[in-house]
Amino acid sequence: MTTVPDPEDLTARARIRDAAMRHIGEHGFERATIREIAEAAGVSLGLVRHHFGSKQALREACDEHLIKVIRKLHEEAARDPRGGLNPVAVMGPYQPYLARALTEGWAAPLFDEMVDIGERWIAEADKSRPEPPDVDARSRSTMIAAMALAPTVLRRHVERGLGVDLTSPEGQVKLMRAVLDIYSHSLLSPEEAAQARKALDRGQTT
Amino acid sequence: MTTVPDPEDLTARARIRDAAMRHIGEHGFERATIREIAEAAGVSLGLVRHHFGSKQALREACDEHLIKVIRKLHEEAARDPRGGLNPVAVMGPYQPYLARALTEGWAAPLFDEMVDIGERWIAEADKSRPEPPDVDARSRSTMIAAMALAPTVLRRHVERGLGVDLTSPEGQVKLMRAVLDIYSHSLLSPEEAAQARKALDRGQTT
DNA sequence: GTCTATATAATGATAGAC
DNA sequence: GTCTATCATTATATAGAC
Repeated sequence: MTTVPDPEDLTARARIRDAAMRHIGEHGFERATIREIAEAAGVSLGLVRHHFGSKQALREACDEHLIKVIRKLHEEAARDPRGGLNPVAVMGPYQPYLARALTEGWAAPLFDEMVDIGERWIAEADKSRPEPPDVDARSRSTMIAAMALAPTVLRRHVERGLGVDLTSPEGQVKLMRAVLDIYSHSLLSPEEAAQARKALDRGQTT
Repeated sequence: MTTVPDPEDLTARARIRDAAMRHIGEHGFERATIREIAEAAGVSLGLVRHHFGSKQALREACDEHLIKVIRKLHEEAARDPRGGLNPVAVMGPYQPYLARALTEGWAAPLFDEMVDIGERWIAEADKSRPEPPDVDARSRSTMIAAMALAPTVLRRHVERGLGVDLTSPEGQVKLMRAVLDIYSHSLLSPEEAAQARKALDRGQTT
């Protein structure tokens, strides 16, 4: 489990960065102020500037740290790819920041890395697939990555729908149960899918 | 198809509202300024205030309009539920605003309405399902709604992964093909799902 | 490394004329 | 209904002392 070190143990620089990730995760980059971040970290406004220079640079430092955390999680998950189906469970306190990074548009390398990993997994699975896939592995990996990240970026809505707190163990269990049920039951039969494909071929995009 | 009326034909109030939806969709609520919105609509800052009173109220007017548009689309899609699998194709120019509304946290009723609609559809499908579902229909509907909205809220990333513009007809076809393939092929076998469920029962949340 | 104080720019809100 | 001009606030960036 990803445990967060005691704030007292961290350098001021690390405390500021963690406070920034929390505040940006909660309020978004625009609404998060370096004043409040400084206060939450227990330092002055001037010290934030001393360490990071600007609000932009502070955000980039947060991004670098997020990537470092995710790389480590990816390596841990490499042995058990099913863990990757549930980024919510595994991202811990960095999950809100990840959601902001994805939706506010500065996390492209992160998303692409998830697609890379999934693509290899899918290419492997394709070898034992009876009929040839209709679309390339990268496109499917992209869609699966997007679907897997949906609970992260739409967390508030998913929590309301499931009636649980997704940061709680019970919430994560309920989420996983729902995901398992959906992933193990096709939403469309092969016949329905074939019919829909035909409609696409005829040029009906709706 | 949802065609946008010629801007010249609209009242100033409607032009301002449409410009606001475009700007908020593109930059987010915080970064969108009423000055730029006014300029895009071809009116003065004062007129925006005259019609809407405040930036908040302008956003609420945009929300109301979005709901109206979506209600209409829902009614059209009621006869063909498969269309609902692809909100990107159908939302047209309002899609970026919808994404902001969902991720910046003020579109709860909209999401819940999607869940409602899906829930009825799932409850119907459950009647002809061999084994009993592991989780309630609402939870599954919530997850499916979130997954269906993933291309909308993660549009930029999905476009990069698919290598297409999702607002283009070709982009929508490619998206639909990928979705159809995934929805008609279980990502997990019943055995894998059962195994994962057992792990959850044993208390392993990762 | 850490702080306080100040400068500057942007933006939402307001007032009032036409 | 529509405009221009102005106010007040807020937040980032900067300077400089300890």
